[in-house]
Amino acid sequence: MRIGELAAVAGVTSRTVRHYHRVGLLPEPIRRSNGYRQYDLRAAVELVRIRRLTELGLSLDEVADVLADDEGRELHEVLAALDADLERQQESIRLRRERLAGLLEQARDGTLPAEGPVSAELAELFGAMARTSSERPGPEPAMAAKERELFALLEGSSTDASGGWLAGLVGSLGSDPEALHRAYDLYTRMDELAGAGTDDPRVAEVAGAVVELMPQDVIDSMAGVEEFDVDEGDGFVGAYFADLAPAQAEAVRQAIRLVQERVR
Amino acid sequence: MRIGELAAVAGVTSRTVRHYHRVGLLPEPIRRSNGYRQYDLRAAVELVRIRRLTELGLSLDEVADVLADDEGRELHEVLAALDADLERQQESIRLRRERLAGLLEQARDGTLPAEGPVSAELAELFGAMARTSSERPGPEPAMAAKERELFALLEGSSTDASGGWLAGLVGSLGSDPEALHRAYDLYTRMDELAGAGTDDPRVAEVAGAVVELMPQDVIDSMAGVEEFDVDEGDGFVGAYFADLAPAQAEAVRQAIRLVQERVR
DNA sequence: CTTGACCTTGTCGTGACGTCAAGGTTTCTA
DNA sequence: TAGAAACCTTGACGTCACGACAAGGTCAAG
Repeated sequence: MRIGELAAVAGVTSRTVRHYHRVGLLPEPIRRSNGYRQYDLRAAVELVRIRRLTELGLSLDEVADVLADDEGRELHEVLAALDADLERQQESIRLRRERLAGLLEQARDGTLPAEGPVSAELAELFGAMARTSSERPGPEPAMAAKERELFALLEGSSTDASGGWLAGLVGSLGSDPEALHRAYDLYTRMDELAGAGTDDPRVAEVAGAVVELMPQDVIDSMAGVEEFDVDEGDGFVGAYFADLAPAQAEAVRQAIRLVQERVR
Repeated sequence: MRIGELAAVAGVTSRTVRHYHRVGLLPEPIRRSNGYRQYDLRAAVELVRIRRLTELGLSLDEVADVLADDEGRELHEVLAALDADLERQQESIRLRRERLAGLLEQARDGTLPAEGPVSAELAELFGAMARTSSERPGPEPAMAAKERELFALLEGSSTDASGGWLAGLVGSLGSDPEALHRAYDLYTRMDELAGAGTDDPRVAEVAGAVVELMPQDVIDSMAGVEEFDVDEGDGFVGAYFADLAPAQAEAVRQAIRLVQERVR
């Protein structure tokens, strides 16, 4: 047999057979005078055996191990390990499809937020925010959009923030239309701080109102907030404040300090 | 933020962020005077968005498409396509695990043949052959082992042989201990032909006995065997005959010719 | 004599990064 | 104040199982 026929018998390509030669999985056969490889039946038997193992999902290295060893025990172990691995893959795919199903449903409802695929709870809140905004006159405050981005970011990030209080805040805002209206009032007042100085009297007013809006249980769940350094200049926190106008940043800083005092 | 902190926020490595820069998925940020990349909040938002999509299983190209397009429809399509793909993967893994379960059971029974993982039917036949061999005096005929290799090869190959008659032959031999004993008589007689000439009178005798052993329905299922050229020198068939002693090959050739006449 | 179907070796590409290497910078600690 | 630890930079190679291509040589049929 020449390489093409051998490959056809085993249901692979010639390239695959040559690859097996290079990695030492299949021995190079003798050559005819013209340089063509000349295979015997033994080669076909070996190749089919290799193919059956790879079709199960074994890597070429694993196949080499199985074929090298005095088979009987090694094969069983490898198969068991492979099965365990496939089980993990199944589970991982199942979870992803579960998430996907939720997102696809949101897409059908038209409630899939532009911020990207987020959790169902966050999508619920974003939907409520869209409804709230449409019930109020004028365009949506820019601060509301920023808040959505921040929430989406925190939820997908591995900071401790996502631990507990974020979920609580999202839940209470998402389920309480009146609270959302009050939040939108605050977003509007925040927007108005855009051009103000950090010593503007409205800064402290807004900071106080923000804390007033937070339910007690959310504040309780923020234990550990005391270690939060609002004056950190360089890192993630600094980048967050740099994203705001000076007076807005100052208002947020003051609000956080108020929460820190409350928790203490 | 520097790259390490950005990466930590999103739960990826710095290398991943740099990779996204190179493929254009995330824009290169400004540099500090020392050459370090300096990220703002916007970058974190984008990176987390990218990560959420990749975690669902989208490729970086698909993520780029989703982020580039005026999102809302594209995303839905990509997610639906992804879900369909995951479903296919699930099915494929399910099938492989099903095969694996059979093999693992064989391994527990100790009936996993050394020829490698084969179908349950073939494993059954090989087990029956092992039992038959142990019931008879002397070592197993070499021809029996060759036949096993050939069956394993044909079953895993994409030749038309595996179409119908092989399964019939395997089934009838595997379920009929007496037939297997007759087959072992023939294997022994085949072995005895190893050093004989092609004109030995035993050649024709064995060929006739082989055909006698084949059930009529198996012969019936071999329609098309007429086109089989037993004198083909070079290909798979030639390699098969080359694997046998001359008189053995001649006996097989004559047996095939007898079947061809029967079918006609 | 050409056409087409084979064969040869060698090299690059795939996807999403991991892992050095060989340096420069910043920050913490003794 | 020195040095170590922990950052950062670019660049290049490795992963895995081949597919695709290049640039040829070989062989049988029309």
